[in-house]
Amino acid sequence: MDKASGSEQANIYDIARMAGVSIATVSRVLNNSGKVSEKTRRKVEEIIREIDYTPNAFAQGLGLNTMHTIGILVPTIADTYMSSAVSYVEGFLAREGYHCLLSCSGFLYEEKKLQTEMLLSKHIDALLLIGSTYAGRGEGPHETDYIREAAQKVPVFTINFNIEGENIYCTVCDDRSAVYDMTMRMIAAGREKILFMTDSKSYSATKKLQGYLDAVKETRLPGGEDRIVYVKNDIAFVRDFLREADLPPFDAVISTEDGIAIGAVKYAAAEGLRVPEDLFISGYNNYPIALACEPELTSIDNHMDQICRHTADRILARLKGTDQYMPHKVVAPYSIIERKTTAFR
Amino acid sequence: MDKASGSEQANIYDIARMAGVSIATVSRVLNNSGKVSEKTRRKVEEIIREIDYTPNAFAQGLGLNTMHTIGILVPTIADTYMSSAVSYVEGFLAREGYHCLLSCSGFLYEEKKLQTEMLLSKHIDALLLIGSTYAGRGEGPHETDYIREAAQKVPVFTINFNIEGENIYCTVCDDRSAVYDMTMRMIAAGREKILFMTDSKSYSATKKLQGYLDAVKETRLPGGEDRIVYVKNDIAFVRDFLREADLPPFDAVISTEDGIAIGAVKYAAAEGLRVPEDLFISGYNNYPIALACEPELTSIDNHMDQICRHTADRILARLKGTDQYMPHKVVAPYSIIERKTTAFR
DNA sequence: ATGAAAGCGCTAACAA
DNA sequence: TTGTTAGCGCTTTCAT
Repeated sequence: MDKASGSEQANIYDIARMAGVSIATVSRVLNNSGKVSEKTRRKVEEIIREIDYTPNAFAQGLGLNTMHTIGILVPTIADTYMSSAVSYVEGFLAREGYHCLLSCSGFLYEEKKLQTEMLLSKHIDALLLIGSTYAGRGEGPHETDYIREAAQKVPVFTINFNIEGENIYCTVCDDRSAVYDMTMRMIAAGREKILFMTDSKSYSATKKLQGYLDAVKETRLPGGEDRIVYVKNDIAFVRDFLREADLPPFDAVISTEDGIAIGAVKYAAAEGLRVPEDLFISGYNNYPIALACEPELTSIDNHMDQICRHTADRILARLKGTDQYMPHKVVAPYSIIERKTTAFR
Repeated sequence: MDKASGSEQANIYDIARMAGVSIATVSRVLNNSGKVSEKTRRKVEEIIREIDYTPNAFAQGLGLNTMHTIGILVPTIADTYMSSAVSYVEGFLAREGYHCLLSCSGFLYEEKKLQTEMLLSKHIDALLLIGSTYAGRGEGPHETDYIREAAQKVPVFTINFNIEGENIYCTVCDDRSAVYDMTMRMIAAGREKILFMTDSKSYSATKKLQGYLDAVKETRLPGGEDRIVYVKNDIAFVRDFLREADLPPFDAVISTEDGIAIGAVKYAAAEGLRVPEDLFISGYNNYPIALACEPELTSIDNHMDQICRHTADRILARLKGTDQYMPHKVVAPYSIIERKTTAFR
């Protein structure tokens, strides 16, 4: 029985033998490299098709020193933000022949570091980190040293946070300005007691808080410690929290997550408050749940498609060496999507 | 300058030389295989740590014929169902040292087939297909032949659909029974004019429809053609559709997606109908939006965690050869989660 | 245009 | 316990 039709996967030697040429020639037609006569090429291609030959990816990888894979690390993919980002990036990269090795690290330092190393050990061409959790807690550079170490082996790209380092390229959102704008619009619409709700002290959440603080300070409105509240990003939790917690009076809620904002909407419904008449509410990220909410939720859209298209372009440019100068950090635009939970002027 | 500290990645020969042993010994301590004296092992491990050596994954793959990667194909990861499934599966597999190569195919036949082949060409250890879109449209086996072909190279696993074939292992949900039960509960609660809404004719949607049909037929209730409606899975679309379409009167809506159900909730709000008094509504999948909805949505939960845990176990058993007998098809349990959009007895 | 042969970095069978 | 060596399947340089 011919090897080609046996259970073993055929290799380049089989093809060469069957076509009556050398493996070098087969390799040439496989990769469209070097000169091959039309006749020989056809002959080889026919055999390849006939026995449905596929080159061994590992051997190819060994020889070329790449398997055209990008490692993507997210805290969890079961989150609209991450899954939407991965969806876009994967699409753009696949189009150019790059595949994605996906890993979920959770939010713990040890695991983030470990998964980064696991990804690296698979000999990826580049590493993409999505989510500001990877920026650490602001306790110092040691928190992110493992990322800089990774950058010594492959180019590292980030979405939604910035970290300094050679061979690291970041795309961040202007979270501060987004929340600043949102706060200012609420103030312009007459709100004076604005609550800021968040579930995190991440790089991103910190910038959002800053936007809020800048706005209230600038307008000399109350917005101190007691109007900044930390909660779980859970609708029912937030609803109950707002009913039970001992908070100063408020006529607006700005939150760093749509889920938190919806909790506020539920709270309003439970308390018989009218939205937006009695209470303005805004979310962040403009997830599908913003539309499921009743009334529909005002939110901030970070244009994930653009961020990802841009990040993918940078990855590809870097890998193909077509990049001239690549800025370390790029800031993406945002939009405030006003719906029914606010009434701006 | 020593190669180990140069820019080139060190290899096993460098380690061997520096430790004064042979590459075989280094390989042994790397893989914990064969006998190595404690002293030698320590020496080698020290060098490895010192120069931060990582074995070349491609070479390792070539030798072992595996890189411990599982290919996962989904129509899109920007969908709660898929991202939640991938999240669970990835977690279970990573724990056992397997990584995930993720690909998004969309819903078109050509692309599904192409992406399957791309994944295969990366020499994955197993292929996992998630989503009943891969079951085809029931137009014949040719629609899924590419899956059976894939199964000739690697074991294929599926979630949420069944297809016959050697080396294919499926985990399906009992969608028919779930919808049958839901329908029966509505009927038991006095509803007699039930609308069935779906956005698909997939394997899964077809089974759901069957559950509805079985229930209305059994109870001799109206449930013919004119009460089966196809819509887009889009909240606003469904809301408007229900307001404008020429439908027979209905006092309940059963839908195959939470998004559709929420559209019905929005419709009720727009028409001034009380839910559940005037209209029962049920969704499917129990996504987070079911809780964002007002009133909170009754839905069917397919226990994705269990499905994925089980699928991951089967994949691992198959790859490690620890499987005795592996059933081709397994049916997963479901639960009806009653919330505020229905009032069962 | 084609072929011979030397890697790529690792595993594992076989010797010692 | 350790070392030698032959693959694994491909790419690519250098002859021809």
